[in-house]
Amino acid sequence: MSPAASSRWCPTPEQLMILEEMYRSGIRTPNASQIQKITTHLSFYGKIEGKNVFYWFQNHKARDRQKLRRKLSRQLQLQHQQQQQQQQQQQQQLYYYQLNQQNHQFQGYLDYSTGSSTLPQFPYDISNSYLPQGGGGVTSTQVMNYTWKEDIPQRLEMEKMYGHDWMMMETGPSSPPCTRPLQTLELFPITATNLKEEGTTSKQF
Amino acid sequence: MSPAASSRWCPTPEQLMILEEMYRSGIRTPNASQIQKITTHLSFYGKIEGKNVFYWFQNHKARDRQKLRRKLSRQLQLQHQQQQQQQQQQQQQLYYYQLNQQNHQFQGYLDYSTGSSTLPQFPYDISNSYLPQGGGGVTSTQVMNYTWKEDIPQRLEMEKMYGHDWMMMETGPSSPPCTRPLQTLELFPITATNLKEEGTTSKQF
DNA sequence: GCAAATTAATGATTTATTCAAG
DNA sequence: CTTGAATAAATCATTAATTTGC
Repeated sequence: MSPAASSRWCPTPEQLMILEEMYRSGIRTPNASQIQKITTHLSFYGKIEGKNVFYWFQNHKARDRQKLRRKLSRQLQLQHQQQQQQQQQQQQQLYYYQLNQQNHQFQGYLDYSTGSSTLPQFPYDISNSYLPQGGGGVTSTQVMNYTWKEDIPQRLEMEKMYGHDWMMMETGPSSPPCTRPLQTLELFPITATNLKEEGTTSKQF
Repeated sequence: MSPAASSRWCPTPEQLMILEEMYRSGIRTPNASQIQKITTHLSFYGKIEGKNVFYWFQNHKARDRQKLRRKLSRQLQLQHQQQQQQQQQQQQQLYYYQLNQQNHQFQGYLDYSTGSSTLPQFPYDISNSYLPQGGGGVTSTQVMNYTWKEDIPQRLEMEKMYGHDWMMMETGPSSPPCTRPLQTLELFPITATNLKEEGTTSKQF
C-alpha cells in the first residue's frame, strides 16, 4: 500500500500558516500570477498545486464572510428584540411624534439624526408625493406608516440586492468614506498588518 | 480638494453590509427610534446621518420590489412562451436550445479545451497588479487566458486533475499524500495536534 | 485506551449573480 | 438584450475531531 494518495490536498501546518498570514495581510483573490508565486513558494513545504491555493482563498474568504454575517445577524436579532421591547414601552411617545410630524413633517425624525443638526433642512419628501412645505394632512397615513406602524417585519420576501463589489478590495483599517482601495498587496514580503474585516454583501439565505 | 466633502453620503463597506444585513433580517421602514439607533451605530464606521439611513431603506425597498417584479415578469413571460411554443410544435427548436444550454456547461469545457479548458472557475487573469486606483481606463481586460490543457473534471472519477497550468510546478517533491513533513520547524512545537487556523501569529517563513 | 459512530472543518465543484462589452 | 468574464453562494465530499460504549 503506497500512501494511498489522498484525494484531496492536505495542507501542511507551514503552508496553512503562510496562507493565513497572507490572508491576514489582505490577500483575498489572488490572480493567476500571484497564485503561481504562492504555489511555488508553498511547494517547498509539501505537495501543492495552484488550484489548491485558489480554492483555499475562495473558501477562506467565503467562510470568513459567513462567520461575520452570522455574528452580525445574531447581533441584530438581539437589537431587534430589544427594540421591540423598547417600542412597546415607548408606544405613547411614538404616537406623539406621529402627531407632531403631521405638522412639522420630518422634524421630529430629523432631529434624531446623529446629533449633527447642523444640516439645514434637506428635502424630505416621504414617498415622493409629499411636498415639504405642504404640510397638508393628506399624508397622515404615510407618516403613520413611517412612524410606527409596520415595524417588526417578518422575513418573508426574497430580497437580494447586491451592493457593489467592494469586496475585491482589501480595506484598510479605517476605510475612508467613499473610496475603494483595491490595493493588491505585495506577495512575499509579508508585512503583516492587520486589517479590518472585509465588508461583504449579504445575500439571500 | 482635500476631503472635498462629497455632496452626498457614500456608505462605507461596513455600513452597507450592516444595512443590508438589517434589511435582510426584515427591517423595511424603520421608525424614528430605529433610525436613530441605526445611525448611531453606523456612525462608528463613517460619517452618516439619519436621513441617509432613512433614504437608504426607502430606496432599497423600492429597488428590491422593482427587481422582483421584473424577474417575475420575465419568468412568467418565459413560461408563457414555452407553453405556447410547445403547443405550436416548435418543440424541436426549444428542445435544442435547452439542450444546448445544458451542454454549454459541460461541453464548454471540452470545446474550449483546445488546449485550454475552462474549469468551473479560476481566475484567468494574469494581471500582475492592478492599477490601484487607476480610476480611468479600467483594466481593459487584462485577461490572458490561462491555458491549462486538462480534461473535464468529471466528478467522482477524475480525482487527479492534472496540471492545470497554474504552473506546471509539479515541484517534483515526492511528498507523501497527506503527511506533514514538518521539517525544521523553528518556532512552533507542532505536535500531533496540528494547530489550526487561528493561532499562529508572528510568522516569517 | 481504542475504534466505531458521530460531528465539525474544510477542500473541491457546481450553480447563480452581477457587471460590462458587444 | 445578449453574452462572457469574474466570483460569490451553495453544495458536495472527504478528512479531522470528538464522542461514546466497551
